[in-house]
Amino acid sequence: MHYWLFKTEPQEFSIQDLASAKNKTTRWDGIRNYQARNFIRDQIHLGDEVLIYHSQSKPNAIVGAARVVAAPYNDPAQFDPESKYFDIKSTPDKPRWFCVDIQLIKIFARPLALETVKRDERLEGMVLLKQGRLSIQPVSENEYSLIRRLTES
DNA sequence: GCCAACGTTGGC
DNA sequence: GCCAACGTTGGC
Repeated sequence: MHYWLFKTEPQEFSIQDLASAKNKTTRWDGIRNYQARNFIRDQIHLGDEVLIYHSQSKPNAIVGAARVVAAPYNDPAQFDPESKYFDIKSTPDKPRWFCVDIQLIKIFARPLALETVKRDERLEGMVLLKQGRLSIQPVSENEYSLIRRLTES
């Protein structure tokens, strides 16, 4: 079992949107960064758990948890000329981009603000604080279990 | 809205 | 293969 953090701008897609989606499940597509792509393609597995993070938000915060419910597969948007995620250099034979499906586990009673993460020395190793722009990132088991405890009501 | 950080593109 | 120019992300 591995743990992850996925970023989203709530203006685009929020955890509330995930909560109201069919089966509380959504395709996490549109990832167009190679480092994030490699995590999806090579390391994310069915059943892994994911922290959902709201960026460009007030406050920026870890707002909930989800579970990977579909193993990595080709992101269909890369083949769709109508999509803003269309990639003309990607072919079904040699797909560039991958996605997974995730299902909401819960919206946290007490979201964990970025500011709070920064102040907690137990979380100082988080990738979130080191690679600000990475939208799919690994979370250690210790970090994950601590965050789950801190966000309980 | 600004800007630092960093990823991508393309000329050479 | 290098690197300058440019584009994007995301905190503030």
